[in-house]
Amino acid sequence: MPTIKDIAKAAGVSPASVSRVINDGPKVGAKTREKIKRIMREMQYQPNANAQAINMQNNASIGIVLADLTDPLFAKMAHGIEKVAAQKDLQIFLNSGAFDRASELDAIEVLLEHRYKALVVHSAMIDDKTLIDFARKVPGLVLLNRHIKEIENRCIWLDDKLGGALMADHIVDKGHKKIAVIGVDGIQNNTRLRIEGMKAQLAKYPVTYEIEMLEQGAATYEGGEVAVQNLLARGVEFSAILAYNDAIAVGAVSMLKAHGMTVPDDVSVVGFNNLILAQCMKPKLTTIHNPIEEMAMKATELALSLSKGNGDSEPDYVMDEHKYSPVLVERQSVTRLS
Amino acid sequence: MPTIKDIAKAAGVSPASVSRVINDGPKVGAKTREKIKRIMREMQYQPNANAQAINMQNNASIGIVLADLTDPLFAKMAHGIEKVAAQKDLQIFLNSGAFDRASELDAIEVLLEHRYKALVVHSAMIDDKTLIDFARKVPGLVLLNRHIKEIENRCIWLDDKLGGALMADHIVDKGHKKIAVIGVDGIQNNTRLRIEGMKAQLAKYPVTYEIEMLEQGAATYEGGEVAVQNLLARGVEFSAILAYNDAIAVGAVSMLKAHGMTVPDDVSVVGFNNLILAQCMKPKLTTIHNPIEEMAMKATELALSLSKGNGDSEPDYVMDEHKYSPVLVERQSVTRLS
DNA sequence: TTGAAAGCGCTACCAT
DNA sequence: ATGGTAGCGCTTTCAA
Repeated sequence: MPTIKDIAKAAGVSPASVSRVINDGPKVGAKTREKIKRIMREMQYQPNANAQAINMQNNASIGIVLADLTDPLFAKMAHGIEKVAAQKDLQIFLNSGAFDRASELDAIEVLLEHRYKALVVHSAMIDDKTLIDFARKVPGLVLLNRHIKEIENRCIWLDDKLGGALMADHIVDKGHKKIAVIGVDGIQNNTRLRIEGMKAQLAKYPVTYEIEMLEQGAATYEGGEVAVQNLLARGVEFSAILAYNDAIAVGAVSMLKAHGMTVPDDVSVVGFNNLILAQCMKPKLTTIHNPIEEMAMKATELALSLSKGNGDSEPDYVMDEHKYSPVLVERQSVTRLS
Repeated sequence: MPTIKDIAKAAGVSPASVSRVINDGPKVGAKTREKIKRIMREMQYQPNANAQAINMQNNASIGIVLADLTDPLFAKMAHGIEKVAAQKDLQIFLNSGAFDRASELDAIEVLLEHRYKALVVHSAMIDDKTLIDFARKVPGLVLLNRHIKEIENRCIWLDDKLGGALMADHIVDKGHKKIAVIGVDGIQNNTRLRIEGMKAQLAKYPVTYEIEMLEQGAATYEGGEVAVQNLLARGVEFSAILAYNDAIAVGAVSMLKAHGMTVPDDVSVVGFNNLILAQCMKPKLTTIHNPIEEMAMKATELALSLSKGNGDSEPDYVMDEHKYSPVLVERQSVTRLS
């Protein structure tokens, strides 16, 4: 693998000139430039990005940490990030963290060791404090899909309370009074926030509502099945289910059918995220749209612009640009109760 | 950001000793080692991976190129690669190529410039010749989900002909004679291979079958809808649809319903890949299981072991370990014709 | 066990 | 417009 010196020698010029050509720098004569270019091509020269990085004291690409790639929601994040990277002609380096704390930490560390300056991290398992430390240390680090009060100017997150309120409002509008919620636990407590939002919203109505909370581990199709199974086993009464995400909702629908109940006639179901799955379902799923792709794009832009600064002064910010709002998408899985 | 020199100075030792500690090398006294470690911690030392890489002449992590992250099938690849990386305690760097030739090429180049030695690339848009050149130049490069004859010992692929045969066999077993195929075009021609497989299989039966091929761009839910729309508009007769993937199959089912036909009573549908989607569907989708995750794991191991060698001699290989077989998964979307 | 010093491939400053 | 060269942060002989 030829180095800059080899090229220089072969072209009869100095390494400095070759470097200039590589970086499209000025101060190189036209013929010299052409000659060097030709030789580089002939010798299949490939710059060593590591050597470049060590000199430039930084790494221009964008570093990304994603908690899990197999979740389509997260895949959407990756896509959003890619979009702005492509448009700015930057590369992204993605390090995924298999959904456990240690590997998420590892992923961040490795990116830092490679001196990536702009970092978009979607962490599901790392605690607030650790992330705050990271954020303070690394000016170009932005947290995606997470809200930490102390560094909220470095976060891009979804308004989960509003999401909960939206769900509650819709279901109450339709005349439901007995509501079951399928959530998931996790460090982020999205579920708790959504339930807060629901309760706050419900409190505005004159009637009393029963919210039956069912914690449940997996945010998956199977998780939805199990949750409904449990609800039924416990003899809980409900006419509507508010699910943590679309996959759970679909699993719930399936298990309800298995028990001879149809959706929405016997039970109404609302999902969350509005993934493609929600549209494919029968019945089409009423759900809450999650603008995660926009959020990812915003986070990337933020990380990029923050990484340019020196990190001395935290930038001003308007919360509205950091907190994104979910939107209700009404389809066919909720019925009106007479 | 402290360097190795800063640590050395603070600890009153030479940079060499610090380096030894960093790399868990021998020849360092116990107390010296402890002291250096303490200082590193105190000063929050973080090794510069770029500097390390430039010395070691290589990059230990695994480089990955994926054509598209938003397709769940590809997300599964990423997951498989991750699994073996984690188990070997290696990092992965993923560069995704937005499904166009230029950015796929770019992704590979960048990884090479960073001197990654083990490369798993899933390219959908780059031509054979270019990939062959890459493979010859980079000993640790492995092609995932692609078969190029000239370098098949460097490829991990699915037996598409067998996939087609499986589909055909099943549908014929069930008494169908008029078959519509929804494919997608692309550089890889999976579709063509599958159709070859179908025809070869069909030829073994005494009856004549009609295969109606419908090319179609998008391998998505919407693509499936459009394809069925077109089939119907063209007045094609069919009792079964063989789809390129599960998403298309689901879209097809939806559009059939929209035209008042039910699956499987009026039309049978077979998908491909066996993603979670196939199980969530009503009716549950009969499909072809694609062992992509195993394939990804295998590809990663191969890349890793190849990158260890000097590249002088192409390793022996047994084709069976490179060509993976799809498997029919019978569910509820195919009916028996009387 | 430790340290001095020569690179790794490249950039950028200072001369020419 | 060009070349010489001193680093960038680290690893790795080779001596001590």
